[in-house]
This record gives sequence, structure tokens and C-alpha cells, in this order.
Amino acid sequence: MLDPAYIREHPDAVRRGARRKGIAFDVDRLLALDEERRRLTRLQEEARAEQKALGRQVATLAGPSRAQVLEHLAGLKARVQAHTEDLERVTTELDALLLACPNPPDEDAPDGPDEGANVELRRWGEVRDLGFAARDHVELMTGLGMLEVERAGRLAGSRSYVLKGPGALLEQAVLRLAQDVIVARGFVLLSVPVLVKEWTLRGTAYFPGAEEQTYRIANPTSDDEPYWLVGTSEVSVTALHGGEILDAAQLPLRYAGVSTCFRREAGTYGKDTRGVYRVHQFQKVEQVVVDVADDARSLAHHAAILDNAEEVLRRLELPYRVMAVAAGDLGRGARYKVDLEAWMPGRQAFGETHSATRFGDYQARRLNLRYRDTDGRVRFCHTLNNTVVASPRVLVALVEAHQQPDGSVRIPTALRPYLGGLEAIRAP
RNA sequence: GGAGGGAUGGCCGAGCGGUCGAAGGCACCGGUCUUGAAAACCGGCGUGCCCGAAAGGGUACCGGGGGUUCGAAUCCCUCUCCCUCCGCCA
Repeated sequence: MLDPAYIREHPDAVRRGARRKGIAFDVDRLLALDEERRRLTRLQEEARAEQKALGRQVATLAGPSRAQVLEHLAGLKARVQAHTEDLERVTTELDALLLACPNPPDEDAPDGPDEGANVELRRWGEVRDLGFAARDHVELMTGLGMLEVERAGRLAGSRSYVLKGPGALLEQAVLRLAQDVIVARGFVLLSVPVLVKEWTLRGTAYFPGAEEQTYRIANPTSDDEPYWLVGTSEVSVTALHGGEILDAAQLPLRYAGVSTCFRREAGTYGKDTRGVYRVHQFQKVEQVVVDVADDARSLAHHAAILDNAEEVLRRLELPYRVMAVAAGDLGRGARYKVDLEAWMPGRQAFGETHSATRFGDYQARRLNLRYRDTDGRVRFCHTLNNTVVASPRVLVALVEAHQQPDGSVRIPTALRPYLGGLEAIRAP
């Protein structure tokens, strides 16, 4: 959400931001409603002030004068009621527009309508020819007894999987490595709820918009308040301090959430259907930073959380490229986003494994997440987040990049301590 | 699953349906006193929105939503959360 006062004062910046993101948005309608809201507020509050003053007199009056005042008050009550109803109607539409209003992208974000316009910033590692026909992760992992896809389908349908034996152990090893990296860098690990209330999803800017991508769980005692399964622990972690006024001295908060993530992947039929690249349920370690509203500090945090993620890929010895995400692919909330894409020989392509996002105060406003600044003023925080590691997608890159001619998979050195020193996974 | 109790400002804790944004205490900030500190004393000390250049004024908020009333922190309904006891269970 943007500051209504900011939209009022910089309507052109908001219009231009929406245009760059390719999101149709009616700024004029929002401004008109904002104007109307203020007009009605004034009328309603004036009537209330009179009502309050007269109401206080009622107690001291008796007889005809009391009856007269009561009669006048009845008229006032009707006026207040009418204004309140008008105000409610206007506020409902205005709030919906405010929630939908896109955060203008940073000037640094490349122009372009979709991911095809993403700009490569740099690369790490060498994408080298394996020297033999690359197998993809399904073939490799199935052959090594790491993965069951067909039986998993009987259990849970499409886009499900069973990690098995060395596959399951490898996943745990990767998750643990990622947690150790992020904790060593000063982040506090949080094991968080995956079943959450709706405000957390609105607050993190997933709703309205991503309802169809999210699993909804009926609440047996209240149909009005369903629960939802998070698609990322970013939701639970960022919303953790929602509604609070933090002390500037305790910022920045550096958190890493660990959780299972759930995504319906509606509308992706036929896309990435093979293997475990795109699935309904996966494990992820996610980093979140909450700090004061200072652009320079946000930029520094963004660089830091990006490096944290790169450190994980480097330790896994996975070549990757760093992509600045185009304005049209940022979504409504992000100001700036950088994706990391690891090389996946089975696809002969880079595949997205991380996504580092800077929101400014867009999420914080929705979450009512604030802090008291050193000057005593209350301000909205800035928030950022990035993946630390997500499995099983990272396993796709891992087994494909480290496959050997005989179908075995070499374990990168950094991962061996988590696997009892295992150097390679070989066919049983 | 059954029975009961509770939710008030950063914390604790009062609050006959009107003069309650809300007593009191703690914490915090400023001042007096002191060589300095402590103690004592004096003062300040919530958030949003509206009007205003500002000073300031208005309005809303006592877990959320709805209702009764001229008027609700106080009465009624409902939801959420917390606690106690019984039952069941990882």
C-alpha cells in the first residue's frame, strides 16, 4: 500500500509506475474517492461534535426543554447515520483501490513487460560441457533410488513427489547447510506457522490477487475467517511484528523462516510438468529483514541477502547467473527484485532458485508494522526478503550439475559433513 | 469433546450507561535539589483520521465485528485469543 498523501501529491509518479509494471490502475478514481472521503469525514465529525455536546446537556435538563433537545438529537442521529453510511461505501471502494495500487518500481529496474526483459547482471561459476549426454534429475534420481514420482502421484496427484533414501537425506543436508549459513550471518531462525489468517497474506501483498494460487482451509467455527496455507514463510515471518511499534534501537530484525510451502500452481497446466521443478509442496528457508525507512540501508540489506543466497549456491558449487527482474515482472508489491538462476543441465537452461525483493514500506503499511524513530516520530518500516534455499528445486540443479558419466552424483565438499562424509551417491 | 474464567494505554491495574482518552502505580523523558549519582519533589508521557502555515481544534479507538440507547470501556449478540478443570491424543 502507498501513502494516500503521497498518491495525492505525486499522481504522475504513481501512474508512471503502474504503466511500467503493465498494471492497469485508475489513479483518478482513487483521487476522487480520497477527496470524497475527506469531505464526508468533515461532515460526519461536525455532526458528531454537535451530537456529543447536546447529549451531555440532556442529563441536566428536564421537562419540555429536555423533550425539545431529544427531538433535535433524533434528527442529528439520522444525519450522522447517513454520513456514516456514505463514508462506509466510499471507504470500502477506496480501500480496495489502495490495496490494488501498485508500488512504483525503482528506476534501476529494467523496463520490459515480462521475464523476457530481465537483465543479466553477472555470473558465477562455469557452465561447462559435461562431455556426455546429460541426464535430467528425474532419470538420475530415480536411477539412484532417490525419488518416486509415479507412486507419489497415486498418493497426492500431479506435481507431487516422494524423496527416498539418499534423496530425502540430501534434502535435509541442503536445508541444514542453508540454515547454518544464514545463522552464521546473524539471522535468527524461526520455525513458523504454515496455516495462517488472511490478514497476513493481505499484509504481505499476496492478497488480493493470489487467492487462486493459495490453498484455503475452512474454519469450522467461522466461515467468515478461513485459514490459508502459506506459499512461503515470508508471510508468517514478515507479519510476525504486524501492528507493533518497534523501537528503532532493536532494528534491523534479521529473521530466517523454515517451513513447508504450499502452492496450487493453478493455471500452470503443462508448464514444467516433469519432475520436481514445479510442485505443490516444498521446503524452504527464507530470509526476511525489517528495518527503518531508509533507502540506503535497504539497498545495503538487499546486497547482503543476495550474497547470503549466493553463498549457498557457491557452497553447493552450482553455477548461476544474477538477473535484474523487469518492471513488468515485479508484481504489485516489489520496488526492485533480483533473481538467482542456477544452471540445470537437464533443461539446458538456467532455472530460478532465489528471488531477492525490496519492498520499501509497501508491506509494512499493510501490516501496520512501524517503529519509533530516534526523533520520536512513528514511521513505517522497510521490509525485504530472499530465499536461502528451496527444495526440491535446488536438488534439480544439484544432481544434474554434479552427475557423473556412470549416472552417479558427486556430493559437493561443503555438503559432506551433513551426509556422514558421503562423497557420491551411487546406484544401489 | 465437556464445564468455567478472562482480554483496558510500554507493563501492572481501577473504572455507578453521560462530565472517561480513561484513576493509581511502574517504566521512560525533562526539570529542581546534589561535587556526581540515588532518593525526594515538579512537569511531561498513546495511535489513526479530518481542519489548520503553525499554535491548536475536532473525531475515532478500552481484543475484532454487530446491536440496544439521545449517549456505551460500562448492557446484549457474535468471533478471535489467553487461562483453569475433566476427557481424548501425538
